[in-house]
Amino acid sequence: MATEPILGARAVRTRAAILDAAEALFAERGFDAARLEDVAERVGIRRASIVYYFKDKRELYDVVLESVFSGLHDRVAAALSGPEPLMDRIEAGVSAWIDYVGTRPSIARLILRETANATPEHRSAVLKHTEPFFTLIEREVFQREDDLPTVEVDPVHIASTIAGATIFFFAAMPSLVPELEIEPTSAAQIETHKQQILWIVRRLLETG
Amino acid sequence: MATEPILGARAVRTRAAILDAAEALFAERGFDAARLEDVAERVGIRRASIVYYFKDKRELYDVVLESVFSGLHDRVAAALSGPEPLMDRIEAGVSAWIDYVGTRPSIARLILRETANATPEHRSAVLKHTEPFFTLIEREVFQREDDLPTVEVDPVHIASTIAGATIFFFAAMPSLVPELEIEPTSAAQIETHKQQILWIVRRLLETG
DNA sequence: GTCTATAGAGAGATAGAC
DNA sequence: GTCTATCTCTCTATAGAC
Repeated sequence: MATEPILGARAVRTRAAILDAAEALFAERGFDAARLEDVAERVGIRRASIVYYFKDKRELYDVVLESVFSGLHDRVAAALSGPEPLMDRIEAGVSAWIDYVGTRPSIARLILRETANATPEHRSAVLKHTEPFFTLIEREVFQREDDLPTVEVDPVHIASTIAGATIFFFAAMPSLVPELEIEPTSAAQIETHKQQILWIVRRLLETG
Repeated sequence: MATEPILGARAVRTRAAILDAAEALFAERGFDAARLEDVAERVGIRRASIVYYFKDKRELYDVVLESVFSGLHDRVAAALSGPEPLMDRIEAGVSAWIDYVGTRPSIARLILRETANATPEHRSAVLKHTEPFFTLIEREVFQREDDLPTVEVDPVHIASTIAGATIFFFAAMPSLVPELEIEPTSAAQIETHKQQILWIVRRLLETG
């Protein structure tokens, strides 16, 4: 941070283009299989030029993750932090989650890959980005006890189910069932998925 | 197949050990990051010896996938094919699915990685293993119309939700929420997950 | 069957010109 | 800022001894 170069208008655009291309390629192929050669090609520059902006491949990847997860966190946080009753805020949070994943196709895959890589040993990489969500939920859901419903089901299980179902639907189903022509970015399909998940959420959190 | 060597008892054991080690390593690190060096080390042989059993890395990987998916398919098929009423068979199928994924930790990760890799272009790798499931469901659920309930929700969505939630719970949650000490192979936790998912399935398929 | 030794390809990192 | 050229490392694949 301290010694980063000040970038001109063109450089800012190049940097953004590199991040876009890298996000797409890391999502499509994973960290190892994605080649900097291909990132450069999509941007229209040479591989060596990437290092002017990012020290190495790993740093590029980390910045991609950073941008993906921070955009997500901000939206979910906004939805959960309002003054509304708990159930409304939860539904808004789930909606925000689904909208975000549905609109930005690479995210689902990146998360899929990141979670597949997470191990008890190298926990740092993913946890850095997922922990803020648990902090957020802890603060906005469990700490604001005033309207907390007495739910019997395990909240972690609920979160896991919602997260898993959404990611899987957008990342895996399109290629797993090509004949259904699932188009993750289609507004109609995002809406359908959202309604189904929200329905499940209501059922799961229903008291009595 | 035609020119495969006849293996002695020791060789059969070595081959099985290679497959086990490879399954674990491919699951933990993915195809590219998993090194044959490490596979060999776990087995207690040298890297070059692996080629006596498997032509190259890719073939080894394919055989691993083969064994993982075929074991799964057989169990789900057995559960779905009985003479019982549809809902019972569906519940049995879901149970079989969860038991299988819960008992064999590498599977969830392998599926996670495979689905992340699936693209409309290179569809072959995964579809080869997932298509039999759709055929199976088509035959055992939709073709046996006699007791088919009039469900309003999209069956693909249901399948996606169940699959995604299960895989995510077993593959991702343990490392994402280490403080919860989720132990995928714990019989009690498998059972808990199963009950939650079955509950969701019943709700989703409830008529009226 | 399993080994040692080596070849060969791929891809990231680095130096320095422009 | 972006390029060309090169270095180096890693890991797979192959050849052939035992």
